[in-house]
Amino acid sequence: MHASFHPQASFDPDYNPMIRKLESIFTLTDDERRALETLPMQLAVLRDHQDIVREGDRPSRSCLILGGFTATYKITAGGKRQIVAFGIPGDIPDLQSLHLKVLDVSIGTLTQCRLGFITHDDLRDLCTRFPRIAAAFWRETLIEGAIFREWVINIGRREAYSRMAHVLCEFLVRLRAVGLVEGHACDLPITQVEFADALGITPVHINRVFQQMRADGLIELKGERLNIPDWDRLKHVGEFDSTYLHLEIDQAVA
Amino acid sequence: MHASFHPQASFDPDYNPMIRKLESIFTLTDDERRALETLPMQLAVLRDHQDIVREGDRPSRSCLILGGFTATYKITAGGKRQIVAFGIPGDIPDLQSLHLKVLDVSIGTLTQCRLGFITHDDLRDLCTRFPRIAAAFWRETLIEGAIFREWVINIGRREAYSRMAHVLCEFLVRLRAVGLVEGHACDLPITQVEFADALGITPVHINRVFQQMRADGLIELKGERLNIPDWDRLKHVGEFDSTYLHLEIDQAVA
DNA sequence: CGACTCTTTGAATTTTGTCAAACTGAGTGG
DNA sequence: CCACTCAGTTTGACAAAATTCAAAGAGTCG
Repeated sequence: MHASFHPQASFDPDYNPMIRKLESIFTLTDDERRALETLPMQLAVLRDHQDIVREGDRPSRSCLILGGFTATYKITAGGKRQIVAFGIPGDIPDLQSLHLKVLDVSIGTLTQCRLGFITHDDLRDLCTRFPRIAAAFWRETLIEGAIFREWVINIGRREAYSRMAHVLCEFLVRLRAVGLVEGHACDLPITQVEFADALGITPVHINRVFQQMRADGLIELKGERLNIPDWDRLKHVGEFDSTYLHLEIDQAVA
Repeated sequence: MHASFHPQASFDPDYNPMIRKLESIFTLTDDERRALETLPMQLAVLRDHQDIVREGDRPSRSCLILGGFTATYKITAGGKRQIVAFGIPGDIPDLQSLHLKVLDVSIGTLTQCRLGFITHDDLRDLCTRFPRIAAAFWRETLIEGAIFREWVINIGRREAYSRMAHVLCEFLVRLRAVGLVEGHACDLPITQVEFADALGITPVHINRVFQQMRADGLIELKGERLNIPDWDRLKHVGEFDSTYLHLEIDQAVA
């Protein structure tokens, strides 16, 4: 079972995408499940474009994204912003701070977000008691690393057009894994300026690329709604191969 | 064999940079030390420019770099190569394969390398018995991730000149942490073509950048020997701040 | 209707890429 | 010891991709 449309998932306050994600990797024991369900979590809702944590912070907790999208970014000395990762529901974008005291990036919301803050003490305790969960968390950060590598390749070696195609493919596949894609369409609440900051290009150029992709029938983008009429062609243009996302379930469309 | 201010370190067959690295983070207990010292490790020496593992492999062991330098890379569909990381002594460039079955990158030697292969079974056993070592390994992979993020920023948002300055700074600081820098000089057994593949630029352009940097007195580069006459200026040009490397010891020169 | 953010457009400029050839220095073998 | 090779570096002229600057349009919200 994969990737179906679960609108309720986004609204049910008890729905925990972290548990769902772990279950997709291995079957939880009753003890593990109970520990996860009772894991103390401080809920918060943030407006769009708010910082969650900032470079230089020494956080004592990490945040699980329950709903909404985040961006992990850094501002260069020259004042330019580079987004290095997008966070989607189920992600813990600052899990790294569990082992690295000082945060080397900032994380902010792109849309309104429902977040669950979990203290490092509780996370450490969980990892000590349940090594399989610890391994799964470690694995998550390794996949995050694989995505960073792919971004280096994307930005370093592909021109703007296929670079954009590649992130769109990645975004769609990741969203599908958490059930946020309907058919070949999904919400895309990311502005052209934000894409520019993520792809290392100029907003002006992003716009030109989008124009071209629309003209080529590669994407249908209106407002915050994205539709992919020809997935195989988009994959081909973006040279996209989902292996690096290390999804357990082989998605028919990935 | 070059590349070392501590010749004994490179030649002593018992010298293990992994133990040294762990000791720089916390004091090992006798049990931990013994386990590390007796960790079965298959030694190998590889010529320069040999693949150690390839994309798509499903390795059952990881390799510790005892001496020499490696490059982690991927070839795009268009046949271009992007290097996403340099491996230096003390690194385990494919530690990720402990938790991610299929390798999503290739790793090859840049120079002749002395490698120590450790089976995943032995590593898993070590991690289970010594949670602090497991945490330290996890931490290493998180720092690796931080370096990837920095590369995204470097390639995405800096022009060739400061981009090069930045990698040189990073390389020097990392080398210094393992005792491979003398004063402000180190071996730099990386060709211009390889730098091009790492920085996402053309070899021709790398050359122009080097020319300019030499003319500006920013670097002294002759053969495989690099000297930095003015560290502060190089750092400034590369907008380099070593925080993301998460070194425990604050290096005077970092 | 402003006020606002986000998108779109055009023209001139800069950075970087491409291609092709020459140069350099360290081996190698006659 | 001198060609010869070979990998790596350097150069120049030209082309392409992307940036910059500046301004105009579109959509939404109070």
